[in-house]
Amino acid sequence: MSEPTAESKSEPKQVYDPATIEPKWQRFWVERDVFRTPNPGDADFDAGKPKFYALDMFPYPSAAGLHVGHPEGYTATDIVSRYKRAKGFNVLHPMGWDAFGLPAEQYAIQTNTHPAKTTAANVETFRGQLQRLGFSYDWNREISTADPKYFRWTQWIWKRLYERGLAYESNAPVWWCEALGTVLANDEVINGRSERGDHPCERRPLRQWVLKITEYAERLLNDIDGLDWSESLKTMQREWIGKSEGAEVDFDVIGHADTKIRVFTTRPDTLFGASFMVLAPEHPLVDAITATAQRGAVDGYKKTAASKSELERTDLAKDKSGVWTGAYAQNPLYPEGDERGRIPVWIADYVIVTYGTGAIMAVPAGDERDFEFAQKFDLAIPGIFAPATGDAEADAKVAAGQACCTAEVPYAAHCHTADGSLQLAGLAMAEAKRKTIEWLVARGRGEAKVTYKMRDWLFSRQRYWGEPFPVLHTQDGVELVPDDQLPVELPHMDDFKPGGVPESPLIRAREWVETKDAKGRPAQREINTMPGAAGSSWYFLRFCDPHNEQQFCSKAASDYWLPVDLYVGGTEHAVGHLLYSRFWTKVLHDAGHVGVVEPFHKLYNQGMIQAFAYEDGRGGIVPMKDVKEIGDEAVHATTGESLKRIVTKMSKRYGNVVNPDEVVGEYGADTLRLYEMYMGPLADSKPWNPKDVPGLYRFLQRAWRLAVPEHAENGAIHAHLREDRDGDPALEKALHRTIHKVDGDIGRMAFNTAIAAMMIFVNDATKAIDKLSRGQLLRFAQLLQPFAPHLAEELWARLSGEGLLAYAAWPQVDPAMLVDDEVEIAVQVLGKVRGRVTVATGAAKDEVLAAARAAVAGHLEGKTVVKEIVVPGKLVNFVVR
RNA sequence: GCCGGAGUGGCGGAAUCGGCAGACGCACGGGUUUCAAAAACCCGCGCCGCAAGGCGUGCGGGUUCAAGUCCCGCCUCCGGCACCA
Repeated sequence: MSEPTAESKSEPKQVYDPATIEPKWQRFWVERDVFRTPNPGDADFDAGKPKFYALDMFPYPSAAGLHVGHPEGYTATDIVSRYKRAKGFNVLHPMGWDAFGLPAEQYAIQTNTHPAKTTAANVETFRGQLQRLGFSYDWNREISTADPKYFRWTQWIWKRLYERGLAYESNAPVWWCEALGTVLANDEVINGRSERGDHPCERRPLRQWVLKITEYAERLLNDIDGLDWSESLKTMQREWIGKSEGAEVDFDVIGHADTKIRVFTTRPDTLFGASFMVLAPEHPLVDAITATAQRGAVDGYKKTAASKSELERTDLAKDKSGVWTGAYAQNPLYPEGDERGRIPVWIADYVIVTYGTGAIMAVPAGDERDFEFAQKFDLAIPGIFAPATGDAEADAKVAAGQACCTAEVPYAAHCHTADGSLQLAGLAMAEAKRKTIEWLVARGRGEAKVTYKMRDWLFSRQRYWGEPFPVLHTQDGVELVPDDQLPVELPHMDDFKPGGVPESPLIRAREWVETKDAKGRPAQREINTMPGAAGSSWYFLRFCDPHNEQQFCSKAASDYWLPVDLYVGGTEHAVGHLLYSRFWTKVLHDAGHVGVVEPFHKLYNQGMIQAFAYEDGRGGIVPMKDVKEIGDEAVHATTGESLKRIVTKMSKRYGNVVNPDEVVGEYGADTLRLYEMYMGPLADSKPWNPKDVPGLYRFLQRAWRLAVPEHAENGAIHAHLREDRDGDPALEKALHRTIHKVDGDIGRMAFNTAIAAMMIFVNDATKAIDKLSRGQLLRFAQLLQPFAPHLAEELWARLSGEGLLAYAAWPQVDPAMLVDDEVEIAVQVLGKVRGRVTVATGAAKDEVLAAARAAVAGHLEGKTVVKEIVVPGKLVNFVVR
């Protein structure tokens, strides 16, 4: 680099220079604790203000540092936080670290660096990066889930779950990889092979901790209705919970006295059409009922099913498979000896052992899957419906059992029991279901039943870097570590390598594992650790009272701050994290520790920031280092082949990852914040376009020059801004309009259009710069503050605004300033704009029409006006003949 | 397959309740300034057409004085779920 020239040396101060402004204010905000938020009970707490809790999904502090996706949501909540502060709210806007997790442990295995050490270093990086973006977090409330002062309470909450019967041990299958000698998480296994190294993996049962989230299924489902979340997200949660209402029905197995098979069905009304039964291959009764002649086939099928991964078994368009057990079951609706009631029992892998009772009654006439199965294996398909849709051919097919019908149609006349105690013909579906269940209940053959797809939450991992369970195993069973001995900390270990057994590496920390219980008896510590979602299931509570050493969070603090008023994050947590957090909140509520039953009132999902990539003729993506961009065209740097631009995920492989630090280095944090908000609606996915970034920088420069002339000495502001005087009335109007627009846009999270409105104001003000007053510019700085806080605070200071802009009140809108004296009205003839007229606001209809007629006289000539439509203040439409 | 969401200039997007399609930004073109360049500023910029005018919000229909917006039928893309009885 050459020495700076004399010219560039004397340049500085007067040009907008984020590199000096931004660090200055960042230091100021941190050193003076500008964004510290007092809690109820603190000396400087103002109980007169309403509260607002704006929360980001806290990040996992990865070694890669922040990517441009993080600041998108963070900027949105920061804008709302700064806005709400200016509007007179007590704002809780915290940040912390989801610090337990696999990558740190992997890194530890590779480099022998303790996860605590790498995590601490990554946190430093993340905090620094976030502070360089000017977010108004209250850093006094910073928390880390891996901090013993934090996970002490994660353990404490877990104990409360245990005490309430919501935590239990179970033998659940885990992915075990022989070649790697370790247990893998679900997402590390692809098609039954390890992601790393592509080694075969198998499911092995292992003792695990499980949380009984299913006990809360109904409440988790019902309370979705009151949440201010997107419909699509609510739908995802509802479908995940997957409630089904129906009945369980008992079938006797013919020739096996005392053996009943219980099935679950949502269509008890189709019981007359049950022509076979299917058990999951793993169903416990399979062995007992299998006939000798079928034993070989059944065992073979079971073996094949067991070796298939869940993915293979539930594979899409795959053919149905199954084998007959040789047994028959008795349909309870038909008398013994009636051929229609004697149905074969099959096993097939399309029935899942963990759902319902793991057994179904197959009604091919009313269920597509059963129909397909019946056709493939040539099983009876008795018709049970008598549809009258008007399509005679289709109706006849359904009646004859040649087609499957899942819609609500009339039942066939023969759908009745021999003694007439149950008759379905003429009933609506709901009624038929009810009557059938009644009939079954009266005879002890079944009952109404509600089933959920959601399963209990597998709550342990065979890993080192997670929260230890506060649990001891003694000869008498499980014993909890007393509250006053929490936290149970991790032992120090130097070697995290998997030990070749399907257990956590903690098993090798002998001195830690072998301990004594409260009575001095030998005990072993639990070696499973908690999953990543443990700490994140309650962090929003800890933020309310982060330093409390007596409680996880005082009731007073959570009563004041909860629920979270605005929660912003990605859709990837649509079911996992959000469901777990709702579950823990409800449990803590039931235990009397938290007032609310739902933690997150309004939730907003930001879209993904994508990137451009270039595709060659064969549809392969060419890494950016091999792409040469010439104007609008792009070619392969070596072959010269012309390439097609596409939008895709940012990926290291494609070399199209944008590093926020580089953007900050070149244009400053305010430009980055503005650009990310200006790209498009927050909820949409949209591509990062480096060419667009300077546009936002230019906007900030223009805003800067409203105060500081381009060639000023020592950055002195315009002379006419040094004193107070009345601002230009036209600019005053424009300003009020802008405030009004920004107000509304922040309210609906439409930050892109709010910025557009401010751009319009800056353009207007630039054109009339000599008429701009100090008061007007101060108010504009307030408007800009949530979006570009550094520049706004600097402008405020240079214009000698009172106190700190961060504490200043939001500017007022005078409704009178939003109305004009005159409006321009479009004049249409037959719906096409043919002219325009300017009339006084609120002008009489006749007056408007007269002016409009005159404006389009040429188009009306020789025509008859048959209708006149006047939309006040907007348009006039003449319908002519 | 099922359930969501979306499709608007060369690009990102705007149009909040059925009322002037294309705000704002980028790119591009022209100009001012400059020895020159950058920066900055001004003007232009949906498509066809010299113009008058016509066409235009994925495609095809419909409702309406008026449709990007509402209704019916398709197509494409993105996200989620996926044999859940």
